[in-house]
Order: sequence, then C-alpha cells, then structure tokens
Amino acid sequence: MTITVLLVDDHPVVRSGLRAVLDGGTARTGDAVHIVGEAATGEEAVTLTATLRPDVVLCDLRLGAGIDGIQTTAALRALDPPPTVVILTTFDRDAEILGAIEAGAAGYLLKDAAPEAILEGIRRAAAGDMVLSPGLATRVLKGMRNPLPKLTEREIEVLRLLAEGSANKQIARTLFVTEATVKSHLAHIFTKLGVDSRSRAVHVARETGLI
Amino acid sequence: MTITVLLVDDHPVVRSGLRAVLDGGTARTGDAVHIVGEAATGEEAVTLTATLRPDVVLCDLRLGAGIDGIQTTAALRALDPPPTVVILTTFDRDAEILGAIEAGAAGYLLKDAAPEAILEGIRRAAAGDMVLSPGLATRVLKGMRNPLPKLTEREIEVLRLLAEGSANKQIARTLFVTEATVKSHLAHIFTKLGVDSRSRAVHVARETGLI
DNA sequence: CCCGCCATCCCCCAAAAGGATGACGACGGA
DNA sequence: TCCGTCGTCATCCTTTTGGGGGATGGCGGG
Repeated sequence: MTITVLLVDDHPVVRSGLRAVLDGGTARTGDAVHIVGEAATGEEAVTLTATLRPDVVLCDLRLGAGIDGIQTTAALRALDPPPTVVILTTFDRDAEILGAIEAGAAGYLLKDAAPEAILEGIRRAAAGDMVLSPGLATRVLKGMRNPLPKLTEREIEVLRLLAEGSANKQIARTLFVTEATVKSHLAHIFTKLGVDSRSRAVHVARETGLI
Repeated sequence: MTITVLLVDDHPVVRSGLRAVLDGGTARTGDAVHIVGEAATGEEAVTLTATLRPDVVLCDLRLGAGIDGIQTTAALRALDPPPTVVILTTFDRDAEILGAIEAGAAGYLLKDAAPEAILEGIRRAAAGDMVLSPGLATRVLKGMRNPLPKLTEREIEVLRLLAEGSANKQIARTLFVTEATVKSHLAHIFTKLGVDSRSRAVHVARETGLI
C-alpha cells in the first residue's frame, strides 16, 4: 500500500524539506508515502485536494495571507470524501491544537520532530489513528478538563483592543458604545478568564491562544 | 568558485529543505554553493564552524533550547577568522533584525522567500554585500531613524513582569523594592516608549520585540 | 409564552495606576 | 573632581480600573 500525500506550507523551503524527508522515505517498515502535490495556500490546498484526492493532507497552521490552517482543515473535511488532515507546525498553543482537532484534524505534529516521527505520524493517521506529538497529548487532556472559557464575539473584540493597550474610553469610542458597556464586557471577560486585571487578561489570552 | 555553507536550524525538516534547495543549486549563473555541515543548536554551530571553516553560516534565529540566533551570530563573529553569517528566519520583528545586524550578521532573509532568492542572498553575502529581504531594508532604515529606546536592565525586568500582568504591588514584591520604585521605573519606561499606560507599554514592547 | 443569554447602559465606591516633582547614594567616565 | 546615569524611595493629586449592585430590550430555544 502506498499513501498519497498533499503538502501544504507557505514556505518553499519547508515543502522541499518535507519532500526530501518523506518522499524518499520508503522505509523498510510500513507503507510507502508518495507526495502527489504541493500547495502554498489554504485555498490552493482545497482545490488541489478536490482533484488529486490525496489520502493525507499535511498542513501547516500558519499559511501567510489567506485562510489559516484551521479554516483549511475545516474546508478539507467538508469535501466528499474528506481527506485525512494532519497538522504540522512549529507552534503548540492550546487554542490552536484544540481548534485543529475540532476542525477535524486527525493529527498534530510539531516541526521539530524527527523525520521518522513525522513519517510514522502520517502512516498512523492514514490508518485511522489519532496522532499527537509527544507532550501534546497530556496538554490536550488537560485542555479537556479545563476547557477554554467561551467568550462571546463582542468580548473577543474587546479583548483584542485590550491587548493593543487601549483604555476603556478608547475601546468605547472604537466600538461606538459607552464606557459602562465596556466595563461590563471586561467584568465578564475577567470572571471567565479567572483574572482580576486587564493586563493579566491579555496575558492569559495570549498564552491560551485566545487572541 | 564554490561557497561552503554551514546550516544551523533546530528543525531537521528545514535543514533537509535547505539542503535540497541549495546544495543542488549549482545554477548556471554565479558560484556553486556547497553545504559542508549542519547544526541543530547554536553551540553546535560554533564548534562546527571552528573546525569546518565554512564561508557562510546560514542561521535560524529561533533555535529551541540553548543560545538564540543573535547570540550565536555574536559568538561566530568572535571567531578568527569570522564566517559570514546570514540569518534565515520566519520572523521579522524589528528588534531581532537590528539585533542580528548589530551582532555582525551580513544578511537577514525570510524563510518565505523563493529558493533562488535565498541562494542569491548567500552568494551576495559571501561576496561581501549586505543582504536584506525586500521590505526589510526600508524597515531597517526606519529603525535607524527611530532607534529603539534603550531601556536599562532593571526596566526590562519590570517590563517583563508587566507583560505577565503583574500589578505594581506584585512587581515590587518580586523585585524586593517598594511600590514607589516600581512606579518610578514605570514612568521612565512610559516616557521612553512614548506611551501612557502599562497595557500599551506591553503592546509596543511586544511589537518591537523588546521583550 | 417564559427563560436564559447577550449587549447595552446606569450608579456608587474602593483600589490601582499614572503624572509631577524632588531627593539621595553609588558608580563611572570626562 | 564634577557630571550623568541608575536605582532607590517619597509625597500629593488626578484619572482609570475593578467590584458590587441593577435595569433594559432583543432574540432564540424549550
């Protein structure tokens, strides 16, 4: 059996590297991996997947301009039949990992993994397994226990302005509401995040990848 | 003429990619590039450079654990004879670019560049030119006009705690000083950064890569 | 139709943060 | 030695934030 793979990464260098690492990788053990195409953007990934029908799409999360890896994953999983999507990225922020999994990714690998680990991850994902880089698994489980608080859209909007260092008055002007409303949103944000100051709120929001 | 290159990147995949892109790259025009070694950490880069004596060291900025790309650059330039150092990274934060240049890097390329651009950058750097990814040049010039304000060590320390969302009282306790001292540091930080609130200070500090 | 969530707004009050200004010792370079 | 910078601390005063309430209208699900 040979597994067909589509590479999605906005960096030509990384695509070459994956090609070198995977395509030659007809290891003694396990199925052979054959790269059938490359995409530099999420949009390109979707159209190529529709025509090439790869078994696995290996997708970066950060894709420069255009839709990101999570949106791409969702779009790919909406195809019929949906390919197996494996995320391969440098970052390991909780919100992104959870987001990718919710969007239907079957795996989440880190780029600093050894080539064999990536190869093995693709094989396992193609076989129907759920595959996570070591260390991420426990994080995901913890994330399940302490689910990220759900902020409303408005609250996220306020949070973003907060992260830019805007004062309440400034936020109010930007959103065309009164300062009282902003303070109300902030109070909700604080309780949801379990903090008691704007700075700390921004900090945990950054940490969890909420913004 | 053939240019010898040492690759420094903590990601095996990226090293493979660069090897594929550069080593085969005996283009019709210009010198051939020959990769003589690879290093996964800054420390390894320094020892390998001492023995392999490459013409050019192509170095990532983020190197996982251990010393970062800027420190590595400085260490490399302290060797005799110093190699030409070219930074190749995904990030383009002002402080890092300026820092790399100050540390003695001859070039700063972005990973999303086309393979030929990277190849050409290495050739130009080896020839003694200063090479910057398009777009970065203007940024650097702007950075020269608006130099990053110099914060003292203590101020940076306060800034870090600020970024974690600590209150003045908390910062004071952490640094074993009074709150008055903290406020004094903050006032200095604010004027140097040209802001008027802790949140905004954190924001510009993050933007400029000050922290 | 009622209930819960959301966004909006209001008041009061205590705490924190910020601005202005000044001072003092240590240290290092001119 | 004198001057500048740094780190330390202080006081006074104003503004901003955060916490405690509560109130309104809209909108969607049971």
